[in-house]
Amino acid sequence: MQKSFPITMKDVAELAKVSVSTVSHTINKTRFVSDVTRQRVLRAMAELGYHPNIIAQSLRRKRTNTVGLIISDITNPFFPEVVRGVEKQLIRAGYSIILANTDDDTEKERELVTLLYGKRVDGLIIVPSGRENKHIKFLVQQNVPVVLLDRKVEGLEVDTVLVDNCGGTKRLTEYLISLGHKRVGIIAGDINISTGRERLDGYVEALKKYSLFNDNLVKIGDFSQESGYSLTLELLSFSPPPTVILACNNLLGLGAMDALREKGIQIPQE
Amino acid sequence: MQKSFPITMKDVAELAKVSVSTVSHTINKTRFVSDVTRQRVLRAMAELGYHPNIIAQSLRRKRTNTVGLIISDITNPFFPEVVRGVEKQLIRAGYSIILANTDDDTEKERELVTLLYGKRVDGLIIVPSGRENKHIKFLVQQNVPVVLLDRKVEGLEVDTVLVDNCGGTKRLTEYLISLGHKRVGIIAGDINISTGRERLDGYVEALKKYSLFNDNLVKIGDFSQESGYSLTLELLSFSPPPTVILACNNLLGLGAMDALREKGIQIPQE
DNA sequence: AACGATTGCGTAAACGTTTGTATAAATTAA
DNA sequence: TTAATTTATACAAACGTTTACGCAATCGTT
Repeated sequence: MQKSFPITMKDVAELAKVSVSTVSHTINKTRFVSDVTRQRVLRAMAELGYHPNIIAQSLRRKRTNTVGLIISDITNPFFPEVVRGVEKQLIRAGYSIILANTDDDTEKERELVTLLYGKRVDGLIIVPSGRENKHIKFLVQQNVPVVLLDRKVEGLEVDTVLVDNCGGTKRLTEYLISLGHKRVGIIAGDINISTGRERLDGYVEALKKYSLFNDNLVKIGDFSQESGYSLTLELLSFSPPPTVILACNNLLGLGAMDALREKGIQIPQE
Repeated sequence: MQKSFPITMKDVAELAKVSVSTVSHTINKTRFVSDVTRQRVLRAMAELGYHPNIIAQSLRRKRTNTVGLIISDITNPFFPEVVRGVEKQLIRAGYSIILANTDDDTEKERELVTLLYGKRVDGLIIVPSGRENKHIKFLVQQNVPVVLLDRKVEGLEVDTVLVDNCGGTKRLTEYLISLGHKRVGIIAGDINISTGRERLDGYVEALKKYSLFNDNLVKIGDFSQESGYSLTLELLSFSPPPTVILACNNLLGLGAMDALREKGIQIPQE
């Protein structure tokens, strides 16, 4: 017989003729409860259809079992995998995820961070959108565990998970050179973002090493598909055009492919 | 001067020499507060770096400004768009989103639903994973607003947002026939899911209309890429093979493309 | 039979807000 | 001058849990 609206421990306690503390303790196995009362409590819970109010729990326990996941845009094909991976691990550990997108807008990021701090998430995973870090420092100072993903923010002593942008791009570029390419073009992303800077740096380093560096083959934009498209057209209009184009992330890559397809150029370029 | 750990309204009240209720009222503009005290309160808040505890708010206000979004798998290219769209609207309205994936596992879905009910989300958006609906009925009965996405669950009187699976697939199939295709193959998804069923129905309807229906050209699996791959191989091994293959969702389509590429067949098929 | 130890549970205070009720001070009306 | 009204704030209860403390009943010991 479901009572009107959410059933509380009080309701259960009354039906089972025990105190609320006993209900709490039998649920959480946090102190001994005799068999008979435990049965009474369990029966009452079942009968009423009791579901604990996790908000109240969170307030009292001072933990929400929730973490924030702030990315730049779930629509960017790189992120679903990330989100899924994070979710898999966290759900196993009993956490829920509050997901939010910043579109690489630092202001949005700041707002989201304070919102999620207000919601007292137990931790925050962020793909930082810029070099700004006051809001992140604040979190650290409030003892909120923070993990930075994919990009690095300088002057910040927090865990950061990132791919080896610089080394990776450098090795890739050297590989392209070793294939015989003399004119390697690059379409780089936003160089205010560490990922963007480091990848570009890796590229430059490799080319300078073989004295193949050419300013005209470097195009800088942001990490969008449109950017990839237009920068690729620019590169192609240069003469002689590059023999290979390096796209600094997957969206840029897609944009580049659009442009190349339009020009009737075969795709097997990286 | 930041006090030890989270600053509460009490701290602000003490510094401003007013009561907590006054602090609350000045923050929420929920009753008149004289200019001078308001200034005092605001200054105290700023000085202490006060951030409201949204958990406590939620408990008291009985709303969390959070909605649950339960999808089957963010990694399925269909969903990022959906998630983004939902997020955009909801964040504008002041809500956060708790995201969770079910992998189309009804048991996981049930668990997530009760978890999120416990977290007292203000609403739940679900891409239902099966025909099971007891847990969803429960939500409705508890007055939790529920929206079903993309798929329908029978015997349920809740808002459902879905594409016109049946009509759409039927029209598409007719179009293919009009192009001259006589042997139209289909790789369908899980027909326990309304999307899957309805699309298959649309296909069957169209072919029967032109008396082109052929049992051997219908392959049923689930909505995964592997499924698309293997079913396509099966279709191709039939003789004569279909002249066109209809993939019932994007993952199946990708799998099909894998198979076709492997067989050296040109792609422009839908 | 009296006493300490143990067993099983209830009472009440917290967590940080919001909000109904109450109350001083200041103002107006008489 | 006093009563009635308004203005600005404080007090305290509630939201649904968890948990420190305490107390009665039972038990075993002498």
